Amino acid sequence: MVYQLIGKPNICMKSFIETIKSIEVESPADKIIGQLKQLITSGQLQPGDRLPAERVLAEKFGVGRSYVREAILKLEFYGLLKTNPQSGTYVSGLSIKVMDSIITDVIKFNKDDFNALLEARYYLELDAVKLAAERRTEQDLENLREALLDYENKINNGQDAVEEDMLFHIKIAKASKNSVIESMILILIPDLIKNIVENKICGENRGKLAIPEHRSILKAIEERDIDAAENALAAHLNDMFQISQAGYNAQKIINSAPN
Amino acid sequence: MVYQLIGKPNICMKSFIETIKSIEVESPADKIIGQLKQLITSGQLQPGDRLPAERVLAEKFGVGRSYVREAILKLEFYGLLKTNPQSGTYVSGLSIKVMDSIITDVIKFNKDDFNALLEARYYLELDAVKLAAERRTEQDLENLREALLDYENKINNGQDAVEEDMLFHIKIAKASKNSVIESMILILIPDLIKNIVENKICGENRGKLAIPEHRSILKAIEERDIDAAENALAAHLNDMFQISQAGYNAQKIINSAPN
DNA sequence: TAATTAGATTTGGTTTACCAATTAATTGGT
DNA sequence: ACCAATTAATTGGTAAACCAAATCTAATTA
Repeated sequence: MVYQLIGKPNICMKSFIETIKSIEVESPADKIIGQLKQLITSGQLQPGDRLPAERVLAEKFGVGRSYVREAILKLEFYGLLKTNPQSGTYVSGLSIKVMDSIITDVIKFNKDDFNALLEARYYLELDAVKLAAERRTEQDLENLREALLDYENKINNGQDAVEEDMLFHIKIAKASKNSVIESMILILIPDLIKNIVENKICGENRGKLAIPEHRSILKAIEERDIDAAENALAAHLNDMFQISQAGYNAQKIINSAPN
Repeated sequence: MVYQLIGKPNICMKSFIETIKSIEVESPADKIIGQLKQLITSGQLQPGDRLPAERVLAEKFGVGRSYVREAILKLEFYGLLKTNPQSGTYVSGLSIKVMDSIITDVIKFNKDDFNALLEARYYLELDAVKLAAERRTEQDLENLREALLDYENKINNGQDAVEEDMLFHIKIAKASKNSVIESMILILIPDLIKNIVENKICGENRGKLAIPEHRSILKAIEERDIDAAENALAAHLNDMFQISQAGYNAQKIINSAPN
C-alpha cells in the first residue's frame, strides 16, 4: 500500500502578496461567532439554553440583525445551534469543551492551505475509490467511461483538460455511494482546480500520462478490485502531487525574488 | 489492514416520523440555488459572467434579496461564485459540467444518512490518525492524555462519556496537522454525537471496553507507529459500528412496529 | 381551584430602505 | 477626435421595518 504523502513536510507556500491579503479582517459574522463562543465558554450560555433573541444579540454586539442571522446559520450547519421558527434558537446539548473545540474551527475553516487541500483530497479520494470499486453500478461505469473519453479527446486535441480530469474524479466520488464523502470531495474540487490552473501545475506531457492512469483506475473499478483501484489512484495522485510541489517551489522562488 | 466497513449494505434507518419530517419543502435559498443552476446549465449564465444584480435576481425569482444573498453565500462556500463588494457577483471559470455536478450536491448535502455519516467518520479518522502518528507534537500528546483521563474518570464514575470520547477523537484530528481533514471531522461530530445519544448506542460495558482501545491508540501515536495507530483505531471504530448497527436494527423494529 | 381561552407580546421569517464604494456616462477641455 | 474630470447610476453591504406564527399572560369560566 502506498502512502507516500505521510511525512511530507508542510511547506509554507504563501506568497508575500497572498500573506498580505490573508490579514483581512474577519467577517462580521465570524466576529459574532467569536462573541457567542465566549458567551458559551464563560458559562453565561449553557448547553440546551435558549439564545437571547436575535434583536437582543444584534444590539448587544452593536451590529445589524443580518450578521447575527448569518452567524447562527453557520453554527447551525455545524450542528451547534438549532433554531425553531417563531420560538427561539437553542444551544445544542454538547458539552462546553466540545463546543469550544468546534467553534474555534468554524471561524478558521478555510481552504487556502494548498498542501492541506491536496492531502485531504488524496485521502478522501482513496477512500472513495475503494468504496466505488465495491459498490459501482453499471450506470457508474457508463459515467466513468464517458468522463474518460471527454478527457482523452481534450488532451488529444492539445487542450487543457483539468476540469475533465476532475469530472472523472467526481464520478468516482459519486460511485462511492457515500453522500458525505462525495460532498466533501465536491467541496474541495473548485479550490483544487483554481490552484492547479493558477500555478500551471500540469504540463502537456502530464496530461497524456494521466490517460493510462485513468484507464487503469477505471479497469480496477470495473473488476471490483479494491486494492488495484487504490493503488492505481494513489499512483495517479502521487504523480500530480510531486509535480505540484515542484511547481510550488518554483512559485516560491519567483515570489520571494526582489521586485 | 482492516476495512470491514466496505460492502456493508446501506440500511434505510429512517423512522416513519423522520421520513415525514424529511418531506419538508426545500429552503427558499435552495430553491434559488436550483434556479441559478438552471440559468448556468441552460447557458444563459456562462462561466466567468457577472450575475445579474441581487435586486434583479430577487425580483426575477419573486423573493426577498436576503434569500438571494443566502444562496450566493452557499455557492461561494463551494467556490462556484465569487462576489466582489460594490462590483458584482461572478460565476467561477469552471465548466458547465463541473458546476452542474457540484450544484446538484450543494442542494442535497445533508448529514442525516447515519450510515454514510459513520462510514465517512471511519475513513476520515483513519486518515487523521495516520497523519497524527507521524506529526504529533508533545503538546498533542499532552492533549490526548488529558482527554483520555477525562474519559476514564467519567466512565469510572458510571457516567455517560460520549462527548469525552469524541473529545479524544477531536484531539487526534488536531494532531493530524491537516486543517482541512480536521474541519471535516469536526463538521461530522455533532451529528454523530446526536445520533449516538439518541439511539443509546453505547451500553455501560462498551464505555469500559473503549478505555484500553483508547490507550492503545494513544500508545501507537506516542511511538509514531502508523500501522499500529491505524489498526487500533480501526478496531475501536469497528466495535462501535457493529454495536450501532445492532442498535439501529433494534430501532428499526421499534419504529416499524404498529402504533 | 383548575382549566380554558382571548389578547398581548415576543419570536424568527421576510421584505424593504438606506449607505458607501464602485462603475459607467457625460461633460468640458484640449 | 481624444482624454480627464466630474457627475449619475448601479453595486453589494448593512440596518431597520413589517409579518405571521408561537408563546406567554391573565382574565374568565366550569
